Amino acid sequence: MARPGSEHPTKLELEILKVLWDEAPLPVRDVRTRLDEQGRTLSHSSVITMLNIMVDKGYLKRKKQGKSFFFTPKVEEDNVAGGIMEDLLSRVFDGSPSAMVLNLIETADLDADELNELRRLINRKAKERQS
Amino acid sequence: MARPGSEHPTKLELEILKVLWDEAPLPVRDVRTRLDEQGRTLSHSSVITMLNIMVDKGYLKRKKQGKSFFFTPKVEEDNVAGGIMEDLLSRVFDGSPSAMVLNLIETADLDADELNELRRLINRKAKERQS
DNA sequence: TACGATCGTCTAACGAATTCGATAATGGGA
DNA sequence: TCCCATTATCGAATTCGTTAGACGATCGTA
Repeated sequence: MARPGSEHPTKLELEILKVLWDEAPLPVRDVRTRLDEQGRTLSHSSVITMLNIMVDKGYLKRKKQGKSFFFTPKVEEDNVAGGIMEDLLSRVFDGSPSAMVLNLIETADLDADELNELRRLINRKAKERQS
Repeated sequence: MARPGSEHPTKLELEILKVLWDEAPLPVRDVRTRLDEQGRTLSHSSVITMLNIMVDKGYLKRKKQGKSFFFTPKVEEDNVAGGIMEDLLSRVFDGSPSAMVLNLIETADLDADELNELRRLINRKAKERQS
């Protein structure tokens, strides 16, 4: 009778994943420092708790290295982002990619350079599809 | 010491908003039926609870009509979707729209038609930008 | 070896999200 | 008018996400 757990990393989990995608393996202390630098100040034990939860969920693996544990991502950035995008695509835009992109274009008010960049991406993909 | 409330509609709230964006105003009973039809079976009181929460949050307004309340969205679909997209853009893709679109293209494995559709959107926007 | 610094486990706590039953109000028909 | 069906209110239960304190283990060093 309650809320089912999210199938994607939560907000905080994602912040931690980003730290570790950028550099891993890292010990708790370093993860904490990174989070702190980007404005996410947590107690040491909070960071450990989160990291252990994330190991349980399969997002990270940890290995004893000397005195302490070092954490490394077990999931890839593109896959995680893709999962979130897929979810949004279906839940918010009823599975219509163009509705999603249109919304992005309007919402983020892309400039000419960014539009060109998008065009390039699409052309590249289109060419790739033919092969 | 707890999780801050989401600034966007939650999963269930979004499902309800979609029902009402499609047709409004609707009484509780009808909202419930719609949800049921799309596989979201809830008790009558659960639906009322959610609707009232959403009124509190400012997502909906309600008006007495005869015997019962009728609910209508107070927020627009594009705005809500845009807010979610903005949030994702910054949190997942570090503010890079092309990274987001690239991920979408790869994840959803768009076909030629869909790619053309995207191209058209982009061209339209590019032209619009010049004026 | 005893102490302090470092690191980890366990557990508690709280708000948010979700779900619904018990209960009350209300309006229409027999 | 009185009862029933419909509707709304209230409060409680449960899980998730997040935060962190108390306490224990460990290791190097004075």
